[in-house]
Amino acid sequence: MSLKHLILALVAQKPSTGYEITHEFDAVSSFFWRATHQQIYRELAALAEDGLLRFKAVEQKSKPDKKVYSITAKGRKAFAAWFAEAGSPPRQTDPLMIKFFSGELGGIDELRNQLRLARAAHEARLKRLEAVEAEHYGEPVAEMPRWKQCIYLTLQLGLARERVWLEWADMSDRVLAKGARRS
Amino acid sequence: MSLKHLILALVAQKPSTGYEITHEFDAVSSFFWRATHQQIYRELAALAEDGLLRFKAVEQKSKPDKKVYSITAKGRKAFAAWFAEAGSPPRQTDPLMIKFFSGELGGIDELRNQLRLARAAHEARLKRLEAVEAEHYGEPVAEMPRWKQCIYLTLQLGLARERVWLEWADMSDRVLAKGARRS
DNA sequence: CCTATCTATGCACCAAGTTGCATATGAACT
DNA sequence: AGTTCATATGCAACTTGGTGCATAGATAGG
Repeated sequence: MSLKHLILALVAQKPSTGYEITHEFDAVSSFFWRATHQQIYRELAALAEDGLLRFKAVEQKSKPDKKVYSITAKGRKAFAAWFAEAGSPPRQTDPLMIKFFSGELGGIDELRNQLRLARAAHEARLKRLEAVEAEHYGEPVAEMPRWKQCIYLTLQLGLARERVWLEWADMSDRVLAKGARRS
Repeated sequence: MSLKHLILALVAQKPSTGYEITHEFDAVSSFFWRATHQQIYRELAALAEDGLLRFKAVEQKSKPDKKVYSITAKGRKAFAAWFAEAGSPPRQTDPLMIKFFSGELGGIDELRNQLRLARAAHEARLKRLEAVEAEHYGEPVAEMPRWKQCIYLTLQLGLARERVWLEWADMSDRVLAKGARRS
């Protein structure tokens, strides 16, 4: 289960609160993950219960109290063990593919409409990723520190995926449009 | 929930048993979906309970009895309604990206090892998809019937994704290797 | 006053996915 | 006989993701 390990990694980099992690996810989720605050708090509690994290309660003025989590040695070990495991193939599912699979049943015109809607969403996502790249990754990769290179590479995969999706979408629309003219 | 709709689509194309659907998934999952027989039977029962499918029990000789499901008018309506809905962005998560994100913590050598393992899996998947293409989609797309074009397009996206992933993997390995030589 | 936003945390329930286990018959192989 | 595979169906428990709702204090705006 990978949310657990992403949280361990974040806390290992810097002791953090659930609130901070939630906000980090709002940024990171642009690339490669998504989690709600409910999930994050739930997981933090479980990790602390299992001894992989510990927390210190901190009182604040004019703000609610907060819990700052840090990683334990047991947590570091668990992370390293997971890191060295061979992963299993990620689940890659997209309901739009069901719509394509059942395109004749649902209707080709509606399918093309669905494709247009999805295309707009993917374009918006590509623009967001490009904005992140422009804002944070202006220097040549060879000049980036190691940690930054690694993150940069996750961004590059996100960008490449969006671009290939858009190319595929345009090709699909051409294929479907040709048939439409014929009938 | 999309498994439900994929099942509706399959049953709409041809009345089917849970066993047949499970086997269809084993093939379809190569492209774009995955489901266990437990899920499928669970969903079939729910769809029948809700009146979207009906079934006829059939006795067989030297084989267990089977249930052949077919779609009801209510099921067709539900499918059409879903088909016309704007979908939400698919969840795209890959634990390998967490490993990249936390590459310095986990170790660059191990990260490159993980990349190699993943690369082998993606290459195998690409070969499988290419074999499907060669076996079933030899003719030009313009000559395919409409239903076949739609399925062909799902395959093309699968192929394009795998290819772009492999390009990204090779680029990433080069970036990580350069740093390795430097340190 | 009310509403909205921010900081900060959390309970509860449901949905969807995963895994283990099960029944039963028949055929083929060791 | 036991094992394996195929046909065919299904229960149960747990995990992981999603959604709704909640508490509490402070600040700003209508």
